[in-house]
Amino acid sequence: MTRQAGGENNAGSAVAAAAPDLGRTRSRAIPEATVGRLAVYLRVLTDPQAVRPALGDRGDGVRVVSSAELAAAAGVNPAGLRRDLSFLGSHGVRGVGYDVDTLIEQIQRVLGAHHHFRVALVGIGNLGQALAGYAGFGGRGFGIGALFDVDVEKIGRTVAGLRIRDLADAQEVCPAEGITIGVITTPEGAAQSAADALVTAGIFSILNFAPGKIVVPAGVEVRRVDLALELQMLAFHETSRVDGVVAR
Amino acid sequence: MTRQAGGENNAGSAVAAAAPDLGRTRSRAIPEATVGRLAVYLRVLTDPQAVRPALGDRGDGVRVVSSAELAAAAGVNPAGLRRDLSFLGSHGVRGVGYDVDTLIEQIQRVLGAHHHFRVALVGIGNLGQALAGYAGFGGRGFGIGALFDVDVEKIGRTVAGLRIRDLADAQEVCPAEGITIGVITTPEGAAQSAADALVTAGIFSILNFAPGKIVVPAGVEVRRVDLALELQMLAFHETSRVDGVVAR
DNA sequence: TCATGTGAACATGTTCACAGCT
DNA sequence: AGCTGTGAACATGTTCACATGA
Repeated sequence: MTRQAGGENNAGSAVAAAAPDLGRTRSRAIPEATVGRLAVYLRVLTDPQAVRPALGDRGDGVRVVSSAELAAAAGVNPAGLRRDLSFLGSHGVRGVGYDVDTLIEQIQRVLGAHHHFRVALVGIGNLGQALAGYAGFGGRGFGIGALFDVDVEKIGRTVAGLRIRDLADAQEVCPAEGITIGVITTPEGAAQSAADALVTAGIFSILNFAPGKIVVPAGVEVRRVDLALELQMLAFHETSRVDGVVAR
Repeated sequence: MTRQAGGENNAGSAVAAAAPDLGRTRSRAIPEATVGRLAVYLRVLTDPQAVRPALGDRGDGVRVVSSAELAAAAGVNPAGLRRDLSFLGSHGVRGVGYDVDTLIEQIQRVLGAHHHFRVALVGIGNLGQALAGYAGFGGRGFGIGALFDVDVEKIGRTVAGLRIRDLADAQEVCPAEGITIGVITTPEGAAQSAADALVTAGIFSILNFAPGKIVVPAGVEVRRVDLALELQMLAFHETSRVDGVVAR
């Protein structure tokens, strides 16, 4: 985990694949690890300056990429990449590779990346403000739909063009604004009540930056990003490295 | 599965380019997943208001905790917790549980949490500034030792009490300040050169917030936190949820 | 009695190697 | 010839169940 993934953080089971319309799609469940990598492939494929000679561009209009090329660009093993793509029902062409545009289309379909998702930020401190202004969010199909806090000092102020609203109003604001994803950037002690408010507002997908665990009903997906934990894993690496390299 | 109580992170999860573990510690090599959870246990054990009646506190001065209690507080499986602790060479007492203070001491030892680590931030934009002021960093044995950027507009300005310095000076600044961990919060395009500068400055542990992969020499550990990727995995969840529950 | 520590079953994820298709 | 798709081996991680020992 990434494992990122700490204390059971972001490890998980396969999830039912979106089962779209067109004839040939067998809806196997897509493993979580594969979903994460599909997002990476999509970024590489759609990045204009992805790889030196615009990825897989041949002279004619058709862009084709081999698993070896794309794997190198994404930093993964080619066989694993082919396995990942096989979950798309994708048809690469043997001896040739994958049609880039088709690939983009198919990955976008299963990831829901042709939708636009609106996100609510709860807890507008340092981190919340940074995320509100973070280009990486708006840039890839996600937009900030609302900012919430419980601090009366903050409510009403404007950050990144949005007025901070009372978390107590989430239940009205989120449905009205079409918000489906919540991001918690509160201090640790406020995270659970933030989650409760989001769940009450009909949110089923939460990204939690607060340390500690939050409890949510079944069916609500929580992904955790624990910055202190990432540092601690690096500290472990430093400790091992020094202990191992220097005298023992 | 509901992450968090159920976590890719980052790990899980994500596609971090890291050198294979050259198992280093005196006893057994500690699995990465276990390291992440040990950090979580440590947080729970040292949190003053961790669990209802201060964790495992009996009337006398000795605090004892069972795997079941601690596992519940940390949101993990008790058997897995016991296996994790077995890597410490820890000796719980059968029929009783674990001595809390001993446990804290042992986890701190393997994580290097009794050291203080100094961190350099590279790329002082929105996110970098937020992290510079983030309490969660200084709070757990990590301190910001330097801020770097390449933008002459930013160099010399002060953020969170530290003057932003030229990344070109990293090679002198990092050793002088005792910095051993680097955090990259640059835009995507600048991440590789940021990593190069850190490596040249003698840094072996890097936390990378920029999307895309960075290439580092063997022996340098890179952990990646990809915010857009986390959102995309939630978007996949939303897509599956909606497609699965609503009419098809 | 009761909770630890761990063998063994299970689940997930990664990589190899090659058959099979274009 | 060359690259995909996938069975099978391998690696890692999780959970069960119970023998063991305080």
